[in-house]
Order: sequence, then C-alpha cells, then structure tokens
Amino acid sequence: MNRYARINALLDVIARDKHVDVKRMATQLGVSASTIRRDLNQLSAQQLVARTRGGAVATSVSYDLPIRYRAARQAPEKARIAAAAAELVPPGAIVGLNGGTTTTEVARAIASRCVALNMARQDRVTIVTNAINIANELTVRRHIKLVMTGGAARPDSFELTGPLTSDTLSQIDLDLAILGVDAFDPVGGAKALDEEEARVNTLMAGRARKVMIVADNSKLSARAFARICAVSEVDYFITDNHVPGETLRQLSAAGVTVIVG
Amino acid sequence: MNRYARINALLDVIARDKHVDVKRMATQLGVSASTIRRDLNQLSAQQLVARTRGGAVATSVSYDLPIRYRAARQAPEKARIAAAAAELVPPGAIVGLNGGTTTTEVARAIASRCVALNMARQDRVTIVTNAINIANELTVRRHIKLVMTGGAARPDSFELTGPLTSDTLSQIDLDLAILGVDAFDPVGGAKALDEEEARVNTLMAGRARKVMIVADNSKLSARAFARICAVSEVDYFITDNHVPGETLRQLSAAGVTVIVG
DNA sequence: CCCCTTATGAGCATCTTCGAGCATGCGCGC
DNA sequence: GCGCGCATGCTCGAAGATGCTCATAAGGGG
Repeated sequence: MNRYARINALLDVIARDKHVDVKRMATQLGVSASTIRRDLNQLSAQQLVARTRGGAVATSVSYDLPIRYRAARQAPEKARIAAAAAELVPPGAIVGLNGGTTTTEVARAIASRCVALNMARQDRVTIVTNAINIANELTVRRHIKLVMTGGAARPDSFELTGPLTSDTLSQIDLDLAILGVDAFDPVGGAKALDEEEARVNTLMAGRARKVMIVADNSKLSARAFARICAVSEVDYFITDNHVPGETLRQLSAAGVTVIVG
Repeated sequence: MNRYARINALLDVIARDKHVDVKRMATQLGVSASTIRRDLNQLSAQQLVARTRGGAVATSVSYDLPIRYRAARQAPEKARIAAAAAELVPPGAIVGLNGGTTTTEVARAIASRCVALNMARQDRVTIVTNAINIANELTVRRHIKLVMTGGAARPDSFELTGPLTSDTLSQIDLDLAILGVDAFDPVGGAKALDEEEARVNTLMAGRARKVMIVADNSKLSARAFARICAVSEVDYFITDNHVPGETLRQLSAAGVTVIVG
C-alpha cells in the first residue's frame, strides 16, 4: 500500500460518503493513523478535502464528482485554473489552445462545461490546437468542433511546431487564444523554453482577438528564454492563489484582467 | 534489451496496470534499478507517467485510448497485414498514413520494426498522418519523425479532413502512401464511405511516388461510394489469406503487386 | 581499426516515508 | 465554567528509495 494508492482510496471514500474517518481508514488500509493524518493534511493543503477532527469532509467546491487523483504536480491548482478559464469561453467561440498540462486541463474543463450547459448546435465551441494529446481527448467529445494545426511533432511536449503549423495558423482567426507558458512575469511577459513552440504561440496569440495566459504560481518565478508575447498583449491572466499580491497588482496595472482560480 | 524496448515494456505495463514498480521491472527486464529509474524519469519528463516513490503511475494525459483500439475486429489478420506492410517501408522513407484500425496497426508495426532494427538517426522513418490516434501513439513511441496534417477532426474516424488538410498535404511529398480503405475491388478501385476522407486520401495518394492499399478480406466485398483512386494508381495491395484467388489474379493483371500477409 | 560519445551498473550519501511515543489543546458532557 | 478524553502535531528512529558519481562496457563515426 503506497502513498498513491492510499490517496486514491481516501478520495474514493470521500467522493462516496462525503467524509472519512481517520481511525477507520487506518484499520482498513493497514497503516498507522499518523499516516492517514498526513495524507489528509496534504489533500487539505491542495483544497481537495477539508479537515475535521477525526477525519475530513468533501469540499463544497467539488468540480468533478468522480474525483481521481492525478499524480501530476500542482494538479488541483491546475484544475481550478482550468475551470476559471473555461468560464470565460462564451458560446460559439473559436478558441486556440497550445499544449501543456494546464491547457490540457482547460480543454477538459471546456468540454465538461459544454456538456453541462448542453450547448445548442450553433453555439458549439470550436477548439483549435497544436497539441496532439488534447486533440486525442477532444475528438470523442461530440459537442465540440475540433481543428488541428499541421506540423511536426515534438516528442517532449506533444506539440506540433514548424512551418506547417505556422501556415495553418495563418489561415485561421480566433476569438480567444488560451496559452499555457513556461514563464510569465510582469516585466518579461510570457515565455517558453523552446523557441519553436514560442513561435507557434506567438502566432496563435497574434491571430486572436483576446489572449489569455494560464499558469500556476510556479511559472511566475520560472525563467525561460524564448519570448511569446509582452504583457501588453495579454488580456486575461488566470492563476492560483499562491501568487504574491504585488505581482498581481503589477499585472492589473499593466491592463491585464487577473483572475485567481 | 535496449532502451527503446525497455521503454515500450514499461509503457505497456503502465497502460495495463496503471502503475509500475521499479524493483519488479528491474528483475523482470534483467537490468539494474538505476536504469529503470532513469527510464521512468525520462518518461516522466515527457509527462507520459508520473513518478511515485518506488515506481510510477499513469498520468491519464492520453494513454487510455490506444488500449481501446486494440480490440478491433479481424485483429490477427490486421496484425499480419500490418507486419507485411511495415516490411516494405525502407529506412529513411517518408510514409503517409490515413486513419483506420488497419493503418493504426501498420503504424504500430512500423514503430516496432524501427525499434527492432535499431535504426540510425539518418535512417529514421518519417510518418505523415491525418489520424489523431496514430499521431498520439507514435508521439509516445519516439524514434520516428512524425508530421501531422492540419484539419477538422471527424469524431467517428479520428481523421482530420477539409481544406486545411488539403493545404498541408499539398506542401508535402511522400515516398509511399499507405491507405486503409472502406472498399477495394479490381474494377472500382479504392473507395471510402465519407467523401471528405476520400478527398484527403486521393490527395495523399497523389503526393506519393508509390501507393499501397491495406485491407482485410471484408473490404473486397464491401461497397462505398466515394472514390479514392483507380486500381491503375495502386502499386501494392496487402491483404489476408481469405481473399479469392481470382480477385488477386485480376489485381496482379492490372499491375498491382499483391502481397498476402 | 581506433576514438569518442553514450548507456549501464555499483557504491554511497541523502532524502523521503512511515510508525510510535509524547506533550498539547480542542471539544464535549456535566 | 470546568475537567476529561481523545485527536492532533511534533519529533525521533528505522527502512528503504533516490540521486549522484565514477568506472566500465557498448555502439557509432571517422
């Protein structure tokens, strides 16, 4: 019984019963109460559950009922960022998405939201992406129109880049570009680690009426060298609640609409 | 046991069990734990798995669908057809692949063959495809250069079609187009059920120096209305051993190299 | 045929995880 | 308001996984 399995078991119980009991789970999983407590505290720090004396309860802000623990870093933060981003997508919009774990979550959130709102045919959202994994997931979701750019695949990131990608993008106009980035700060703007990806992202931003950056707090202290766009070109910035207020104020002052998911 | 074979083995286990154990895989594959750890870290950097203490777990960032695809009809026939097709792909070739269960098998066979032959860098095969599921699988399996066409996704077939697809294809030259079709016979040639897909397939065949059709026996008695190309444009036809000899003779007479997998 | 790059395995110091014990303090009943 | 019981948080030690380094093997290129 490793940590991952325990956390999943705990989330399953909470999803089913809305609460867990430390003692009972310790017996059931064959570990000490200390361990269960540590696990619950960790989940609580990620705002996935709320601690109570003797156990924990489900948080009111439960986004997806079948809560599955994703071992990726900053998973809950990304889910909340994604939910906030999805809310800003109006019916019928044409949305560009680049690759990355955050934007993958955004894609899922947009798809879920379209189902939830039961959008009419003419209000269907169109998603344009150069991320193979996002396309692969969205293809089966009927109520979204999916368009892929062409291009050569980069094995490390599941993104298509290169001249073919640029060609495709140059033939498309977007209402909104939602970009995950490797680094973002009030002075340097948005950046990527790979110059090929940066170029594609720049172009996608240029084809869009509005530009949204989605990034968890780690990206604000990260460094990357390939420039995507300046802060002045960014309309929305969605992040989590672990970002210094000073940074957010600077972004607001620069004309960016800042939203904390 | 080289690196690629190990990585494939690890991915297979993760796809099946949702998790791997460092120690167990080290024993099973006959290498040291350090090596397994290095492999898992590399996969983790590609977001294909998430490291846990003692092993790794699936990230769900796009590794569930390939499994669904494995259970196809006529599976053994398709696997043999695919293996025969893969053998006709020379090192360094630029190969076009359209969508479908047969061509998905072909993609896997080509990938496996490249691993088995341990192809040098300059002999890497380039695969150009408009099938999202194929792209998704091949991105994971590396050591193949992958190019996607752009286009709008068709939910039923995982294929990209439309003007963007045509535009991309018109900028590409192929050594070989490997096409799965819905119907093929000595008189009518190759056909598809969907006219959009047929158009893309026609274009792909037109961009290629050689055209190969892969189809199991059921396709020879099937009917479809959208024409892809005439028999005279087909260079190779790979099928299974349940096809009437008379049909094969007619195809040979028409100048098609017929191979029974 | 030789050299250089890369991959692999072993050893070692470090870090993480987990369980147990103990002082603390929260909450419930009186 | 008060005291008791129990969950909690913290610390410490043990077990084991990890990362790092180095030596060696293997493979590819010239």
